[in-house]
Amino acid sequence: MTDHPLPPTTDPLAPTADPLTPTLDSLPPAATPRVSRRTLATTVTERIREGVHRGNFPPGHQFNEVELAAHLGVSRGPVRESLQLLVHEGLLERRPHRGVFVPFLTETDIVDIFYARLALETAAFKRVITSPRPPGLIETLDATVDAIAQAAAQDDWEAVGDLDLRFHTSVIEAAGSPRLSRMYSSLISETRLCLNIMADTHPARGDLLHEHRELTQLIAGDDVGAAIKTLTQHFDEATVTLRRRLRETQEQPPPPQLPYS
Amino acid sequence: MTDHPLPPTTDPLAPTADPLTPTLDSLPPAATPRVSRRTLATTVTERIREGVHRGNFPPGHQFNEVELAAHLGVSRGPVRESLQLLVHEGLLERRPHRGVFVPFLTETDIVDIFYARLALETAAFKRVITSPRPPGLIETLDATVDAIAQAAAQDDWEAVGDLDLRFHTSVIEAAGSPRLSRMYSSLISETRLCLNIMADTHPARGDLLHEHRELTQLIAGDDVGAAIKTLTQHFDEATVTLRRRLRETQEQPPPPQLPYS
DNA sequence: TTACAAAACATTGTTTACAACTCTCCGTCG
DNA sequence: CGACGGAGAGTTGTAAACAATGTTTTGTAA
Repeated sequence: MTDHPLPPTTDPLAPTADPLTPTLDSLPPAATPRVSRRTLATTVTERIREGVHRGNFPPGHQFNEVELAAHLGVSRGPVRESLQLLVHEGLLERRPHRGVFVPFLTETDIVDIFYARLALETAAFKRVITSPRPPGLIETLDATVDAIAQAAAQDDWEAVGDLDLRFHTSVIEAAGSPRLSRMYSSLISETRLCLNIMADTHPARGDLLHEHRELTQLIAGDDVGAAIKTLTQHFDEATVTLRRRLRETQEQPPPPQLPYS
Repeated sequence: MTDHPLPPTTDPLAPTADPLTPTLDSLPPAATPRVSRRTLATTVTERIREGVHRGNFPPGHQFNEVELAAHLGVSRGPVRESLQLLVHEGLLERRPHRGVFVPFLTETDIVDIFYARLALETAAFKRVITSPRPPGLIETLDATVDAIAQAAAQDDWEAVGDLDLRFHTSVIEAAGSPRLSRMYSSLISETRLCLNIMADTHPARGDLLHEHRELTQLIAGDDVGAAIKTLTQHFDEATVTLRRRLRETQEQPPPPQLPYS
């Protein structure tokens, strides 16, 4: 089933070098006695989600439960829970009695994802602009835009993508609605999936920087209509770009499947 | 733990009298060989969700996994999966290593639920009005409003509530966005929870009927601004009513816990 | 009587084993 | 040669046992 067409380079499920999140590899000894509010399934979920976000698993890839469990050093129970969560989140796709797969995103999906994001962000924009803004929001957005400029100057398009998503997430969070945030995080997850489907290098649009600066100014202002109009255009252009990117990508054969460790 | 202050009246997890959904009670024999795309967890999820929607479990109620499993005639596996799904859906609340509970909804929650619903419906209204409407939409909405009138005339407020939710769900579906629909269904779930928290009888607002007629006409028209304005007022009034209702309800002692079968 | 502590209990989290389903491969029949 | 059918392997779905955590109770001492 899983032949190894590529030399095993890196572990697609390797956690980020974040000392705060205990690695699963160091689990067999009681490595997580700290605030045991963390459950195995939680950690596994983050590992898998991270891996998918990084694009380590191509569209159509099937997650084998026993394989995953063995690789992560846990049993199938937590793995199943994690997969179910990610499915419900929309990041993965389940076919009953068949398995869990990385979905093939279509142009329709891309349009829908950005349509749904626009729906939520429009509401957030409206509330953030008309209500007293949470302190520090504008500064946070400005800082993010600066970071985008810096990353773009270094041709680090992966960072640009992350910062782009962070910008929009900040606005959503500023709306102060737990449910809006919850729903948006799912959409962000799917957006990352979108970005990964594209070519390995994502030469982002050049005007992306300018657009975010403009959005920040509009959020700092009080013209809701103008802000939403610009936001809509911003999403329209992103959608167009992604659709073209997807079409270009699909014209080339899909990359071979990445094996575990 | 679970004493029985009330005589066991009806099974809080009893399925609706729908012959299409096979009951779990008839499971031990192979009662579901039909299109086995249904998994046990799916059925269990629907059963529990139905029970919570009907208000069979008071706020704060803890779902005991073994008890549930025994009552439904399945093992803890599917039950755990179901509970996790409902938690992720927002209908239930999980406290790690403690259990899954029916949440206590606060005024803040009510406001947030309707804020999020408004966000999604605003987008749906915009699209439905400005794009070619799916055929039969207006007729469906009209029929639903008629049904509301009929149910209200019979003082069947539970039906009124259901039809109200169906009306709004129809509009969302008409937008044709899988993700909008997915997110909205969670919010509808939580809205039902809201309604159940209220007194047993829900004497709905009298102008609810008129408002839905007006909304239908606006959807049939082409004035997006007017439609959204009316929609916003509709939600504002619903929120105010529910908040008052909640406050009234909380002034009285909560009803005793309902036992199983 | 009250406050603290330890042990017993109850419940969830995890692992392991078993059953059912789906897909693939191969043989046979038309 | 192609199509149908069945056996086999592999995977997911389910069940039951084990471990760990949280809660309650009970006893003791201040």
